[in-house]
Amino acid sequence: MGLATMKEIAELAGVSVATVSYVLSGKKKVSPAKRERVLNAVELTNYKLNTIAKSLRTSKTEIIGVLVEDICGLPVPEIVDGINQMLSDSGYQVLLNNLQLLNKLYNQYEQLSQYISTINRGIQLLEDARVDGIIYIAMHDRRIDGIHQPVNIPLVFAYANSDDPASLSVSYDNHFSSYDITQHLIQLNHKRIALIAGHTNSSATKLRLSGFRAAMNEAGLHVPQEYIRWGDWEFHSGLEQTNMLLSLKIPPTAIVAMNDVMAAGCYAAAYKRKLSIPEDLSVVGFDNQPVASFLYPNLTTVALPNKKIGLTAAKHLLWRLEGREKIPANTTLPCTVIVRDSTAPPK
Amino acid sequence: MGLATMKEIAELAGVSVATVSYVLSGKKKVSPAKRERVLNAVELTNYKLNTIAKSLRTSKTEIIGVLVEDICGLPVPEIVDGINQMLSDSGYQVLLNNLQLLNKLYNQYEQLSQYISTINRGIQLLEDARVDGIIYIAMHDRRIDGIHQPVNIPLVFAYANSDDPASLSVSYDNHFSSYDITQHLIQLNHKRIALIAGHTNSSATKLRLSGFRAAMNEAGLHVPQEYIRWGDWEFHSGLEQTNMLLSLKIPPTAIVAMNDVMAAGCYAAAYKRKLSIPEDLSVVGFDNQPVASFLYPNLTTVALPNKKIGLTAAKHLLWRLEGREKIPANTTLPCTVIVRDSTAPPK
DNA sequence: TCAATATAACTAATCGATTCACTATTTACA
DNA sequence: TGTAAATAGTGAATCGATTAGTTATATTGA
Repeated sequence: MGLATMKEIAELAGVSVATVSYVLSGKKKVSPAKRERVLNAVELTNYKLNTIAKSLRTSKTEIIGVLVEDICGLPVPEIVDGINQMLSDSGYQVLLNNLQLLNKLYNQYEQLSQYISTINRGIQLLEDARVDGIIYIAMHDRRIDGIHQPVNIPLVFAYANSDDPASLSVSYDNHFSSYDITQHLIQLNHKRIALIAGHTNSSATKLRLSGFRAAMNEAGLHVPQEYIRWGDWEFHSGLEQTNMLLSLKIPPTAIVAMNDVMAAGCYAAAYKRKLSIPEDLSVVGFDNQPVASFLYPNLTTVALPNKKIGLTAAKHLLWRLEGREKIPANTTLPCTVIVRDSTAPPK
Repeated sequence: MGLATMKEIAELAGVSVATVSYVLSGKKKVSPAKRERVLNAVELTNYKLNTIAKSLRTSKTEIIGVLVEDICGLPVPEIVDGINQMLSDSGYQVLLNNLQLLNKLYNQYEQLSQYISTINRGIQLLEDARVDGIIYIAMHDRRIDGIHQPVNIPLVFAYANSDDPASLSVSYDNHFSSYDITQHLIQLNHKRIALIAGHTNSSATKLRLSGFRAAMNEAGLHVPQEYIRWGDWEFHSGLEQTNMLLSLKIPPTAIVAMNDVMAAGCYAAAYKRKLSIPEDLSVVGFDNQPVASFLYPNLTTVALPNKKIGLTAAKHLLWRLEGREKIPANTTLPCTVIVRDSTAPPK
């Protein structure tokens, strides 16, 4: 024996099902007397609206599908948090689909077609569940061409780059955050600033590189070719490339690492050579991962607006569902430089 | 104009809706001829079963609600990952509800009733969505008495302690993992081993303390009272308590920190005093957070079976849904000691 | 060959809401 | 006071599947 139904409430209150529905939805005026009786019956039986039946009738589920490349990717939980907050405030729920791509297709651009079809399968699954809208969270800002646009279900991309003006995407500003943190070092009077980059073909790498170059150019500072080192986002590349830099005839006085993990590698290299941070070497990172505040001295870095990306993506999706016309197609949110203890003027 | 319906497929294939349903579900035998015609029609119209209508009829949604205290809590994404993997393999989807408790009720045991009612609201929301089952993920192993058991919807607890034999819970073994990592130090021939504990009233703290004591007792090693330091799980308490320990007349040669973050604090304190890890001081942590492999030298720690907790919780829930009788009520999974470079024999 | 049985397919009730079209009642106004 | 307009309430169709109960057809064995 299941829960009470609207029919039972109607009988108990001595009204029609229609009236019960109108009381509960508030879509039509009902006299105070009958309204009272209905609400009493609801109270008495602990009645709960059957959302499934409602969905069937209205063909709206009030559920948003969230497709993530990997829930264990670092920025992802915060983005999901933002999405969840915005949506639940509007009465929507989140159906989560995790593709678990972290150890599978990570950075394997050659397997692009396999990657795209995995995503499309995920979208299909959410479509089958009849979600009202979909948010797709990429871990890195990738191209998303070739992704199947579901019919009648709006799709918003978080953390992905799309050139398609018809689709909505929300990301953050790689170029200017890199510009800003480089500026921070320049203002401290550093002249010899080196860079440890991420994967060559990542678009984050390209934009962070251009931001770095822009700041250096603007300050009239030369960047010797050997000051640009190529890493792979991982700890060991940070360590190795810092070793290279510190072995140069004229070593840099500051290093910009393109993420906090490689910056942790810088710390290890400096520690081995008995160099003090920031006295002998200033180091900055990117991403403001937890590790940044557990390194000693605490790492100066760039905080990404992850939660805000989630909030914004959800907001734009809700706007689209409401049929709003003017929605910015490609939103780029600013980042914040977090100054901690790993930077100081050069000796 | 929406998607095709079963009725349309039936007309197109020249059969009844019932036959279409039987072909698609495979619940009754259908002659090859008609089956073929149905499948062709499905192909042609790109028909997709309406799961909402199915749910209304069968009163099963094939959706599991996952209620999390905070998706941004460190072990949470991995647990969700495990749950999602197990469930999607069985054709279930995950409806996520994030309570965002991280900065609200964290460790405020005095606000217990508020905490419980927040959880109950979350459970209510999932009930309203007509989920087939619920998994509740606590961030720390808390008591869960007073949580509303939904009628007819099985509920499994991940990472929580329940004495109620009727409810299922899946957690990990705090006592023995602490015992094991203490043993690791003992085997390296350490005699003077100190402990930096977490919050006094946390049950994780109590169990990890008892495991530590058990190992020390068994080895006949005395633990002076000043070797047991009380922290609060955060970086600074690790730093401060290590300072206390290293200022003692007879300082320890090894420190067990009850989490990796406090262990990072130990590193900072050692670094300040120009002590080398592991030559001058061995340090171990708990939880195997990412920071453990970014500290230099890499931290020896205890890896929690987070993903497995998720997999197991989901498996037990599925068993319950299948009506299986024998399901272990309180499962405690073992942890693994990860030996890295922060431990060595004392000088 | 014919009744008995097995198989294939169909008809229609059902799940629990929403909402259009309609009736009954009240209110407004000339 | 009488008619038009506004308001409150109801009946019943509908959303798109599942499945019990029934009928039509094919198969079997005596």
